[in-house]
Amino acid sequence: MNQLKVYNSLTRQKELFTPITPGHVGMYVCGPTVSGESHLGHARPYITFDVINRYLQHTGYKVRYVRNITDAGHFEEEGREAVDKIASKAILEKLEPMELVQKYTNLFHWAMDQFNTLPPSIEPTATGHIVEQIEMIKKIIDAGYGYASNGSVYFDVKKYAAAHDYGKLSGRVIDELLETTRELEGQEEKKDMADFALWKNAAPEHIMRWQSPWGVGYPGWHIECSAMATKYLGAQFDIHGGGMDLLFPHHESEIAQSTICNHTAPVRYWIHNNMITINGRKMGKSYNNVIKLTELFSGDHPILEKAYHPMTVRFFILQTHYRSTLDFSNEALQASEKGLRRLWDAFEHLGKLTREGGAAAEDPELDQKVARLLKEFDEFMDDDFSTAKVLANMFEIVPVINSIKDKLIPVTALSAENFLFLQNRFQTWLVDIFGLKSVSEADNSKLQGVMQLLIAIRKEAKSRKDFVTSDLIRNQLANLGITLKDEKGGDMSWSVD
RNA sequence: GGUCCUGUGGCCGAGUGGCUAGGCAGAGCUCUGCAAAAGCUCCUACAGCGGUUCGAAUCCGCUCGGGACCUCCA
Repeated sequence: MNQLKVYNSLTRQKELFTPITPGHVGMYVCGPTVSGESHLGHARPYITFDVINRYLQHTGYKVRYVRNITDAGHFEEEGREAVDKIASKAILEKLEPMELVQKYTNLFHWAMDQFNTLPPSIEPTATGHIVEQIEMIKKIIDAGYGYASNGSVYFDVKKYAAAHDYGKLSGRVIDELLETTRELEGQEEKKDMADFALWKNAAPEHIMRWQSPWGVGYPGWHIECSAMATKYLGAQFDIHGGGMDLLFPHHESEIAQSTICNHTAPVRYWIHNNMITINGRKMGKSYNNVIKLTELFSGDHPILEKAYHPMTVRFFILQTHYRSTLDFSNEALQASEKGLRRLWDAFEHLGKLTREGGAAAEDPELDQKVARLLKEFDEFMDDDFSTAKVLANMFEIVPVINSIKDKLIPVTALSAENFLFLQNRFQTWLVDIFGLKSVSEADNSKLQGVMQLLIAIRKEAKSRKDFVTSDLIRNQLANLGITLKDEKGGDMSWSVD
């Protein structure tokens, strides 16, 4: 049946996707750290994997989609001291750590809703799985790959690398890793520079803290994903996703931990999305070039020329392959905005069209072309999720739809079967798979009633060639941000800007 | 410094060795009371230099430019 091929970061090539359990897919995606607001860069993985999730479901898989919330503090170097990201922010904002985490979790969920992403099947939190993480660390110690040191626990990378391929995923060379010199807090506790923390001893002022066999502390930053993925998806599961910047050390470490614990490589297919850049540079806190999602939607940011609708952003992301970098600019976003509008208008017109007459295609050549363009959707998507190519095909069909609408070509140019296929495909792909929705706020029933009334008055005025009145209505509406368009054949359509 | 990725027309971006996506912007025309849409047409690019090949944007090498990771990071 389907021949889905995905690019596997682990093997660096496209592979035929075959799930462990036929008909079912287990997918884990690294979720947000809720110590602050999400920015445009964060939107990419969640939209990318939302479409992957939707497509897998569309092709008949039952998907268990797990996306975590990282709400336990990890390390961040701020100034000289290594401080807990969440704890320090909490002091600044005078909020309880969990209050802060709740606030940003809510904000994240709000943004995901704006983007029309489907919620994951399970959204586990790190703080809710401290016990599982401790158990996993114990297992790693028992297996001889973890050691306690001064209340912290580290993973013995050198020992692991002796018998396993540490660095396979990220292309890292272990010997080079071992000689990396870096002045990081806690480094003297490690046997080796390359070792990473499984558990960290908490200083007295550290607010987020839990009791453990090694003293009071908090989990290291790779263990949560290993623990939660194992718990909800099993020792080995199908897909693990996330940003390319997580390849090393996060995902590499995840593999090491899980492999020791579960005696198997945890993931069959590693899928990584590329970064969103701004002026050619990755958007990230350390580069000081982030545009928060709230700013993006409101336009309230110095480099934004205007506000951008969440659907514009979603469409912008889908117009590029997920493994390519995507450069942000006002020009690019505005191009997407206009493109989406044109595509969506055509889609809405298409939904209102009906086909009568003989079932055969009166323009076989066009009919075949459209059929071909439509059939290619699956082909493109099965080729490592080429959403951009599907959209390109849709745009090739747009003039056909508009021409039918404007009666430049008869609806019977296409066969009855193909016309129905066209309608179904656009609905399924645009709405169900790409998760796009109308950007119009015109779904207020009272407004619709008022508009029907104004349109009736304007039609009447036009029929009397009373252009003063008809122009008045249209111009005043334009001032209010409502565009009224005269369609061919005397009808009028309207949209809210 | 190490590992890896990348360089496409005014801008954004697809591109599996041959048949040269798509969007946005721009130009012209058509439709139209006007406007806006829409339709048609035009603008044919692959950083540079070599090489492989009947044929390269696509493969190889070198040069130059950009980026990611090596540290928290989507």
